[in-house]
Formats: sequence, structure tokens, C-alpha cells
Amino acid sequence: MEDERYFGFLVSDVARLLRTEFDRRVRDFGLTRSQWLALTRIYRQPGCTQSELAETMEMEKGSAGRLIDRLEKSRFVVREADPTDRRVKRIHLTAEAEAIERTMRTIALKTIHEALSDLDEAERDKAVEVLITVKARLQEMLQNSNQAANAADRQMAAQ
Amino acid sequence: MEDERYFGFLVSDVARLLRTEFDRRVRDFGLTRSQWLALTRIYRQPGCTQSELAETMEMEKGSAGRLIDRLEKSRFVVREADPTDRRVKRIHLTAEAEAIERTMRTIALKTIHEALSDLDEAERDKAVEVLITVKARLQEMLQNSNQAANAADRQMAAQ
DNA sequence: TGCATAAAGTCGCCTAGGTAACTAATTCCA
DNA sequence: TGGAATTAGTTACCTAGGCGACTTTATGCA
Repeated sequence: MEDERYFGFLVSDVARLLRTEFDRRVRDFGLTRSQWLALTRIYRQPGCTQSELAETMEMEKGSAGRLIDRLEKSRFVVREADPTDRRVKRIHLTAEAEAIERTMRTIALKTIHEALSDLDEAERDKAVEVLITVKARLQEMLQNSNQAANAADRQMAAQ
Repeated sequence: MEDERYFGFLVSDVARLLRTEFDRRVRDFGLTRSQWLALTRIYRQPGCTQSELAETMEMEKGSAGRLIDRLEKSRFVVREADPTDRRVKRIHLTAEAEAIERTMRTIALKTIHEALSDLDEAERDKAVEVLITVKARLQEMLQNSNQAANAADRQMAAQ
């Protein structure tokens, strides 16, 4: 039980330290870890909509929209109107962003590589496996909270 | 190598999902995961200074100060002047906070317990061990970046 | 066909956290 | 002992992300 609580602390600490270290390394390139993550997603799915990006990044569309705002302001990304659905905006990388995406990927891999350098391969594999399991469980839990909230909303609406 | 990159994504995802799920569960109590974490620290170290709290929470003192601002506004915490050092403010929990700290602790343990429920004990132990290793490595890395930055500052100042 | 519902984005408000500049108080040392 | 360096805390500005209300546009169904 003590261990379980510790896990919660640790995973947050590791995530924050990782983000801070990465952001320091790439600050001179003018973007952040989150922004780079978005670029990699858009790189693999050019012309995706904002909602699709929010979906694959597993975040709220409001948060994704603001991330795109900043990327657009820095000229890493352009929004293009969809010809068949006027609600939709499709996201594309600029040429500059495609080049920088590769640089950032290298830095990201190097950062992770250093962070994991005290683990052997079996430990890394096991860690990834465990994290996948926990993540899936958490996604289920969040989905359940969402469903509960929606059910409550419907009940409110029906009254 | 592919695995390593994946680790970076996963640990951030798990941390965020965990925070979101916990924050949803405790929203009605009027505080958040970070605020509760601060309460547990103050609970174990009553009368600590803001800098000490920042230290044990491993965050910048500015961030810690703002966290305390919010806790004070919600009446979970009071700042008291130190009689011997007029720069220092010592933090104490209110009676209400002490009660709520216990409730939150239960919810936190339950949340983690559920999140880890698909793992057996050996896997949990191993995960904690691995995270401790990675965290230590990252702390070293960050310390090095800090030292590098300070060295650069000194060089600037000397010119 | 028309109206209800759903979907795409935007915006405002909130917490969280880093960075850096600043003030006031203290300590250290020549 | 007096001035430099350090320390505690605050503040302003930045990114990140959740939540919810809102507008515009599409879709689906009676």
C-alpha cells in the first residue's frame, strides 16, 4: 500500500523532471515538449483536424486549439479551411517545422536515452509494459467518470 | 530505442491521467492533487518555511508560493511570521485542513490502488524501483544543466 | 423539409509550474 | 564594522491543460 502511494508521487515527479529537462534543452529552438509532440503527430497525420489532433494527443480540444494557436504564431503550422465542411480547420506543418521536427526528435531520443541509462533492456521493456497497463486502466477509470457525469447531466435535463 | 521514446510518452500520459482522475474525485472538497500534496508535506513538517516546502516538493519557490496563496485563500493554511528572521514565513495547517488531509489521503490511496489493480505485487515493486532510478538520473541531469547555466552566468558576469 | 441534435472551434476562467527580475532581510568576511 | 553576497518571498510573464459555455455548421430523423 505504501508502495502504491509512492508510485503516484514518482510517476508525476518523473514526468515533470523529464518535461523540464527536455524543455531546457530545446528552448533555443523556440518550442516546448508539448509543441514538439504536436508536431510529431501532425507530421504523421498531415492535414488532420484539430479535433483529431486533440483525440490522438488525448487532450481537450480547447487545449489542443491553444497549442495550435502558439504553433501558428511561431510559424510552425498553418490552419487551412476544409472545402467540404466549413466548421473544420486542417493543420499542416510548414517547411521549417518539418526540418525542426527531425532535430527535436533526436534531442528527445537522446534525453530519454540518458534518463533511462541506468536501466538494462529488460527493465526498460518491463517499465513500458507496466506503464501501458496502468495507462489503459486509467483511461477506463476516466471514461467511467465521464459516463457518470453524462448520466447525471441527462437526469438533470429530464427533470 | 523505439521503446525508450515510448517510455517518455507513457510516463507523461500516466501522470496526466492520474492527476485528472484524482482531481475529478476530489473536486467537491475544494482542492486539487497539488494542493493536497502540499497539505501532506505541511502535515508532516508543520511550521515549515515556504522555501523548505518548495525544496521537499521539488519545485521553484515561486510555484510553491502561489500554491500556498491558493491554500491560504481557501483557509487550509496560515502563514505566520518568524520571530527571529523577518524574511521567513512559516506555514501551518488549519484544523479544517487536518481533517480533510486524512480524507484526501484515503481517496488518493484508493485512486492509485485502482490504477495499479492490473499489476501484481512484484510488478508494482519493480515499477517503483525503476521510477526511483530514473528520477535520480533525471535529477542529476537537471543539476548538470543548472550548473552549466550558472557557469555561463559567471562567465558573463566576469566579462 | 424542418427542427433537434451533434460536432468543430473558440473563448473565458481556473490551477499548475517554470523563468527571471525584484525587494527586503540576513549573513559573511575583509 | 561596513559592504558584498546570499536567502526568503513576491511578482510578472510564459506555457500547459481541464472545464464549461458559446457559436457556427452539419447531420439525422420524424
